Amino acid sequence: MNDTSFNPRDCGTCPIRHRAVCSRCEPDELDHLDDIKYYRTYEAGQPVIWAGDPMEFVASVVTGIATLSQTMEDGRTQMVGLLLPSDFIGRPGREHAPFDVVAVTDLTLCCFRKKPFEDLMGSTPSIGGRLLQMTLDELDSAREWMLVLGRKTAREKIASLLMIIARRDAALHKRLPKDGVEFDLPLTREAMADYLGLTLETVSRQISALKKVGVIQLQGKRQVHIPDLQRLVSETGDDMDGGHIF
Amino acid sequence: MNDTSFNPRDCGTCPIRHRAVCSRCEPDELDHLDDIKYYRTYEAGQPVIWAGDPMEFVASVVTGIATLSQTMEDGRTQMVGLLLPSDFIGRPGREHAPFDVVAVTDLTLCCFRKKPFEDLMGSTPSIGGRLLQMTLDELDSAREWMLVLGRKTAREKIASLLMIIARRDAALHKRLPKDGVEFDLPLTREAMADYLGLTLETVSRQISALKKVGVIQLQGKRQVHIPDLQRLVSETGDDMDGGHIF
DNA sequence: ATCTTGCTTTGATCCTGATCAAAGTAACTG
DNA sequence: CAGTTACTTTGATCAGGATCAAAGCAAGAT
Repeated sequence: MNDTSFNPRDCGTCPIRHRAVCSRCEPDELDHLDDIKYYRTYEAGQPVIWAGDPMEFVASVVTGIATLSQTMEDGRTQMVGLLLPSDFIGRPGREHAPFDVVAVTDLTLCCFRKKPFEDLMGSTPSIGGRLLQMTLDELDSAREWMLVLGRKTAREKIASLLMIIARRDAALHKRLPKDGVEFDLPLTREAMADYLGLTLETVSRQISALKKVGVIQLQGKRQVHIPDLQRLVSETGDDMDGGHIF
Repeated sequence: MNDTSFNPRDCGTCPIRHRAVCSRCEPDELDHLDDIKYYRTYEAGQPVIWAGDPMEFVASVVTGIATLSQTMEDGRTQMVGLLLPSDFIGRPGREHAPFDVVAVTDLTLCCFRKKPFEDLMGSTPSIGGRLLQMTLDELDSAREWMLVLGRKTAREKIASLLMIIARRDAALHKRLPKDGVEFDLPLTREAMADYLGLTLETVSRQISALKKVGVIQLQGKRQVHIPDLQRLVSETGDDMDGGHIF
């Protein structure tokens, strides 16, 4: 991962754009907040929290990637969300974590102790408004993913996942995709399978198939190059005229 | 459907528990709101709104059932939500509907014109807070459903859907399930298939199979009787000790 | 009463993706 | 360097659910 180092006084990715919470906005006034705001780091593979555990903080992702997932008793696992920088973790007003959160890469979280954060929400309505908008976005994303899980073929699922990562990666680096996109695949084949409701073997086979027909190119296992985004889009099964591809 | 008639001055199901919005709380003060609050009815099968259409209201379901769904160009359809009485429809701050909304049964909505509703949210923070909690609940439900779509077998999917309907039905009628539950199945086999990411034939076969082993009993096609809820739970694949079954 | 129409059930067959198994690859370790 | 570990690829086979097809059923229309 391209972990650019960060200064805890100015993480720059906090989604709650309010001076009392995001130190980027008013870095000088924040000393008194140190007892409610702090940073945590996790190594790749470490759990952040398990479903059902009491959760005494909310947080936003500063660097790295985490997954949100659910596991059945017999071991079947379904990932229900991918947390990238600027994504928010936590349920104001809820006691327990609803899902497992695991660091996929090295991870830095900007955490807020829950009680003071909720007090702040009470006294600062704009934070709640911002959080509502973010939650509505997440809900739309989750529902879009339901179409992928319920109705798409393995091939279309892989293409859809690659599009999502390519899109978010391009947005993060503010790079417009002209004649090709290149990015680092942050997930193992197994993690992709858990996201897509497939087995890791099927993921591997479909990636090989996409490589064989030239839709994607791989250097090593993880570096992906997409020469022509339209060809990848046409593999997703999505409406090509959708407009909001990038 | 058991449509109990309702009085437009006191719908009793509005999820926004605030006197300025929900006439149940302070019915006498509400005359001035008639220009922002109104009721709409739809017949079974009628569309409420299509994905992408401009949406000039938000609403809550008073009676009946609606579905939220997505369709691909080739006709594959995935239902992404089931809207039952007291559920909320709409995106404050968004211009266009993200998904198709269709009335499954006869439907009554309690609508608020969007602009005035947003103004009211601005001046009344508790509405935003309530909406945030509801949206977080919906997000959790959507994510739980992702496990169903991605990892469960056809049999488990059917059992999971029956459990959801039984649970919501019991909650609505405030009836505790002692030695059995009985309810009306509001969806066609095809609608169930669209919800579960299956074909209607598979839905029919699995329902027949559950009937044959005695987990469910049918009178006609739609009236379902479940003699022993634990047996149905054990078909869902879910953790039996979960505690929050009912 | 007969004919529609819409929904459901059941049967036969096929195919996508799961499962089981083994070999390949790359990064680390001692 | 060989050996270990973690991940990935590829192969062979299987099975769950999709697809194609036809018949059953109930309510309403003529």
